[in-house]
Amino acid sequence: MRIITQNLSDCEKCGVCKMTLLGELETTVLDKVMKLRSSQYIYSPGEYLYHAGETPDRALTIHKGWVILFKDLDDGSRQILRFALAGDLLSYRIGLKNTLDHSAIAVSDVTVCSFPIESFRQEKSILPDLSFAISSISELMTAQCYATFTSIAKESGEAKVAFLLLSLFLRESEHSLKKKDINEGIFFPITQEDIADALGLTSIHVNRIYQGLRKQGLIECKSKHLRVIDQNKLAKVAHAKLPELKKLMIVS
Amino acid sequence: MRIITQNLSDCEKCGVCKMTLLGELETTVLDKVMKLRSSQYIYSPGEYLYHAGETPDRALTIHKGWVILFKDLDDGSRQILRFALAGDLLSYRIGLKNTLDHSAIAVSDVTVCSFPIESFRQEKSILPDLSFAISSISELMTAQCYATFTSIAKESGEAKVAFLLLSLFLRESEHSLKKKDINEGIFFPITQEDIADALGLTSIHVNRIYQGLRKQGLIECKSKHLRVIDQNKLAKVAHAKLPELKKLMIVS
DNA sequence: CGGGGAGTTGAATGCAGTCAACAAATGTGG
DNA sequence: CCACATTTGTTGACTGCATTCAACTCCCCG
Repeated sequence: MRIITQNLSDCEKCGVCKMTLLGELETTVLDKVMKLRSSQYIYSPGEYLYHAGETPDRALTIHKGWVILFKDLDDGSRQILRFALAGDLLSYRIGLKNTLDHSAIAVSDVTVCSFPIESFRQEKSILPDLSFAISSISELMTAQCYATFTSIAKESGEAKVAFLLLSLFLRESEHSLKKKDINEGIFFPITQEDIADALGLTSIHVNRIYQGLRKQGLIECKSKHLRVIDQNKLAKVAHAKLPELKKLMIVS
Repeated sequence: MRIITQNLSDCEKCGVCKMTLLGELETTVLDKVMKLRSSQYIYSPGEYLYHAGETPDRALTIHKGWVILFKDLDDGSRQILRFALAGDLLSYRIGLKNTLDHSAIAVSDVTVCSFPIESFRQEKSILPDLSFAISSISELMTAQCYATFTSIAKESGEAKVAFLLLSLFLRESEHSLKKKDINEGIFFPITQEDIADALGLTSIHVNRIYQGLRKQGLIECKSKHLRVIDQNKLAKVAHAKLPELKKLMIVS
């Protein structure tokens, strides 16, 4: 892990935050929030951003890369709660229970922006707007969480995998500015075992489902690379409606 | 459905809100919030509190009774997202997407307190505190949601059912003031099919799991009544730790 | 007393897990 | 730059949990 406190990449030009989580803040408020950023951190694959049980004193937004949020279970396995992508907000913990109940690990090279939580509370002028924004982010997280668990509870393995792959594809491709690039596929540093740990399947079964999806001509996947050939067909396999899924997964 | 706008039950004496969701607000703020309550609604079993697609203009807190939040799925079945009990906050929707993505139906006689959302925004003096409180409620909801879907994803049918029954038992028994009453069991207006719809099982299989739990001497259930005979043993079957589960399910 | 929802039982089917072995890809140190 | 170790992906055979379908009972409520 490497910390950068000087020559931070320029918030105005970055646009990652604007495109995603804090997008609904007014520009004036957003500027003030951005000025609260204290530093950036850089992580390599396998490094932890934080561990379960810690008390966070800073909020993190992902500038670049993929992060897995997960819980270790008693039987030695892990449950993946969420794949966090560029723009996502992590470890903010406003409420009572200010110890984290899960851990976060980088699965690619990751850069995050750090904001001291205390500065949020002190900067009174932005507090109402910011807390509203965070409320609505929390709402979106809850809605995504319910959608995920509906898929996990009710669907077949194939539908679950299709749902997750399509969700990740839509979220990641939002950051590819050129539309034609999306047809070439996205950066996808997630193993079949990660997918299994997220959906409660075995990696062996995920593998067989991947093969099925490939044979149907729905996806292509080389190493750390995913291409969705037909979004609509994949949505059908996932028993989801593409427009609704986009609305849920993409903030803009 | 019946609306009451006069002679509302006394907030000061009620304590339901204090025990649960809005408990962390300072007393002065809580008083102001309570004064914003415009009316109470009374529902009978089977009546809808709201339908998916509606745009809510009021937040609801449950004063008494059980409510099921669910989504209708394309295949005609439904996914239950949450069982809402006394003290829970419903349909608040602060953020962008102000149409509701799920429906709510009463499964017992239900009384709810209604707060015009607009009044939350106008009452500037309480706004930051309130939206922070709502954020932390959302955080708790998300944490509960993750715990639920971990159970659904990773556990056997028996563990899932045990986890859900114990969670509901803990939450409901929080409102029974006398401890000895809890040993007699709780009011439990939930059918086996409801449990099945919440966990993604068939009601037939839930029935067989119930029988197993009864034979092990863990639970007793007559009509609309549930008694948990040994919380610790049931927690073990659920692969959960009782203290942690209590922390997650009970705010106080 | 009769109807309908909720709960119960049995038998047959099938999806996903388990175990074991192997192949391919990736990364590391000499 | 090659050799080796480790991780990731792939295949096959067997097992078992949960579903499906159908019939039936019980209980509550009007």
